[in-house]
Amino acid sequence: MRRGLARLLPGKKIVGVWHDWPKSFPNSEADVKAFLIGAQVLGVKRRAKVLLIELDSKYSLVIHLKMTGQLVYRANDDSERFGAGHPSDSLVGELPDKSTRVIFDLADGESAAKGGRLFFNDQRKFGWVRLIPTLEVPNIDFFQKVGPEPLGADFTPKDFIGRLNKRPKSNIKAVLLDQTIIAGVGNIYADESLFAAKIHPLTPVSDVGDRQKELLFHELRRILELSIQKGGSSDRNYVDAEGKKGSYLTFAQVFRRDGQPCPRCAATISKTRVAGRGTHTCPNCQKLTE
DNA sequence: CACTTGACCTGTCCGC
DNA sequence: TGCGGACAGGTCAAGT
Repeated sequence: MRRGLARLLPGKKIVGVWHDWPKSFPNSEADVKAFLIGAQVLGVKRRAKVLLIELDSKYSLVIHLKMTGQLVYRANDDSERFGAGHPSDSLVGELPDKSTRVIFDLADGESAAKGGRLFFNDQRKFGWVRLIPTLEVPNIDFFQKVGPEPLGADFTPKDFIGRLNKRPKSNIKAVLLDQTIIAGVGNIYADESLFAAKIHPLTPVSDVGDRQKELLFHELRRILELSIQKGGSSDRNYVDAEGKKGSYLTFAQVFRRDGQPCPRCAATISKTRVAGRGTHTCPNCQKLTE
């Protein structure tokens, strides 16, 4: 998502905004007028699952898509539309639709006619867009507590093991999902990485050996890299900035494959509930008692 | 404290 | 076909 937006947005100027649901965009109209309208996009960053669109007004648009959020750009001139609208790779048709919560009107820095609109769609209304002074972004509660980036160049197996070990009695899946331990791992990548490392999701962290934790570190990073390469995981709602689905789930080994044979041993993949989340495992490859 | 559950929302699917 | 309930990629607050 960040990469797509980073190709489309820098240099564009925000000339208007529409929003209906207050929780989707809680800022006041005064802030919008002072720090959003007329501002130009400098760049698009990401930390954990949060997107940051940096503006030249010293403010940033801070965005969390949660479960069903989408951020889709549509150029006013159809020639800039990159194939959005193809039924095979697009989940979104005409916009706005009934899930649209916020619309940003954008003008191109060079020629105003070449602008477009950025749609924030969110069926379940859990996600949000907030306008925050760029210098204060690192101080918001979430960023104060969130753990390191699993793909960070300076993130080592030793760091990973040390952070997991802060919750020795919890089950390993709950700890992987805890954003204060490691940033950015959600339900899909937790299940996939535990399967790859042959660890049962209910295993207490203290019962997982260091060798297995190190294997989990490498498998998690491999899976995240693969998913980025495949454009992410479109289970139901996720699309990229051009409205296209990601294809990672066609490579997933266990997620949403309950009832199907395990690709490693052909045992039937099962689905249970761990840490309050649907959890997919191979009962043969992932044994609880080591 | 650490850990679990409920809440936030809408839409879809499944069983009766 | 209608209806109730469970469930869905995430995070917080409130409960135990």
